[in-house]
Amino acid sequence: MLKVISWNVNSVRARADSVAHVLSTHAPDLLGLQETKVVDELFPYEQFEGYHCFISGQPAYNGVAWITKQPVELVSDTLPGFAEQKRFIAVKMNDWTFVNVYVPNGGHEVGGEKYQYKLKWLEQLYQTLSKYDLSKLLVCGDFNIAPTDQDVYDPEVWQDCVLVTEQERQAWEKLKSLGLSDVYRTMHDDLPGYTWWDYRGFSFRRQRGLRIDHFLVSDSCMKDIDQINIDLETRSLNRPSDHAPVQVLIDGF
Amino acid sequence: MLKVISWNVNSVRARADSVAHVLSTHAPDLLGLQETKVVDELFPYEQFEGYHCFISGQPAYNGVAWITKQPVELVSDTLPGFAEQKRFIAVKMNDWTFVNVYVPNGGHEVGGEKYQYKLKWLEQLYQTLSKYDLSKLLVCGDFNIAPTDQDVYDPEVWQDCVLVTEQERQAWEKLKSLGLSDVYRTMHDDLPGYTWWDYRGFSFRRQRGLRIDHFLVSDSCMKDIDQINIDLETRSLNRPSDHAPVQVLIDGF
DNA sequence: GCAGACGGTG
DNA sequence: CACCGTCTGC
Repeated sequence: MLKVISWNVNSVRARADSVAHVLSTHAPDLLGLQETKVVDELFPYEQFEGYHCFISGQPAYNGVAWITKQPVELVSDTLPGFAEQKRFIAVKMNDWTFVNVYVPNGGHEVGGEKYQYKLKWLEQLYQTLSKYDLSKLLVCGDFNIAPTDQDVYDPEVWQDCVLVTEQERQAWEKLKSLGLSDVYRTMHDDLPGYTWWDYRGFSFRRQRGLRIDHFLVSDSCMKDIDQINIDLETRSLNRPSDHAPVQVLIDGF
Repeated sequence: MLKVISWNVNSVRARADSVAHVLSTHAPDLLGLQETKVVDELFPYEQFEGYHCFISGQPAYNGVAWITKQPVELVSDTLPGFAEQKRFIAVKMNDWTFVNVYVPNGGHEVGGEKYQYKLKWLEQLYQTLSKYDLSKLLVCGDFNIAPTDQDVYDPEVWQDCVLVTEQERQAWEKLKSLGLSDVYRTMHDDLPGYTWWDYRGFSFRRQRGLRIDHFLVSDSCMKDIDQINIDLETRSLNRPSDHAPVQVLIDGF
């Protein structure tokens, strides 16, 4: 049994208590972090004693990391052609490839510069993943895409906004067309599964969220997924990240 | 028995945990705060439930407050002629006047503009106190003056620096000449009694401090002072103020 | 609403 | 070293 967690931590340094809580309550085999918001020289290794840290950081923004119980092999710490923003890290373990992504948010205006960057980034992600061994692949992270209106607390409010547009959803579907399954939606066709709640306006308390943090796994491996859980407790702690950790349990490791 | 604490809190909002610790361990009758660093509209009253708050704040810098168990009468929330910087608040209770001051730091250059402002401010403090009932007067706060070399961890390093110059020490002596006693030095002629340690260079751990936070009381009331303590524990907490609280116990209230 | 960066103060 | 306000990003 393998336990993998994906979590947009929104600053790994500002989240020391939450990190300790996640490690002590879940003790994951792999922990994929997004938005670490720290340069590599200042990465807080002391928060991850007993774990191996594979990091890809930059000043102030973005930054991803794989925290692992076992040593793993680093495959790549950047997305080819997009090295200036640290949003991608891939490692290998037991013939599996574990990819952790922080997809660009896309800015505010649909069609704007940041929106275009996001779409190009997703296209490059598709190209890059297509060259991996697609039979034993796990891709997790903050995709900044709510795949359908079921993943949005109020689709009318979000109509035509970045995170839910048709072009972003098509990019998501294109990733799945590589032979990857949306783990949460495959296992729960009846639940919203929100993973992110805006800090403003008591969004968490009111459960006004979006499902934008995802696990994709090779279609043929879906049968090995034991469960997927959204850790609402960590989102409810003091000074939380705006995202909840998402956890999958995989049989046969 | 009356318990009075004086504490340069170095931002009352950033010190919520320390404030809670001080209130729960000491439960003072009066708590004089300096460097609250908050405008009155944003004062965190919720940190002082069950207490009365008399505040005199401004944006970003300075700011003083009296936190009291019993309701008291506000005498003045500014030093006459120096209202632009909130460094003075005086209240009355049972015929006693309780004055809480945050004396200007004085800048870096002896003789500079900020140094002159400090000396003028101290002269105005002398004039103002001289009009109060000097027979039942307590003045506490951050005076930013180390009265003698006994109050300095390394007098040679501090030679001719702001906080220890002859002019500042004369201003201190002039205040005492109103008929006020330096409570700590009167009760402890054998201890340094440091109350402030620079954040830099592990000054607290190495006990490289200065005694600049003081209690002055009417000479005739010194006999009623039961004890004076410097709360080193609060200075040793996480994310502390650079000053320790100083506490006096007064008989006969 | 909460992050980090920056420039100013002590 | 650790506050503040201001700015920017999500």
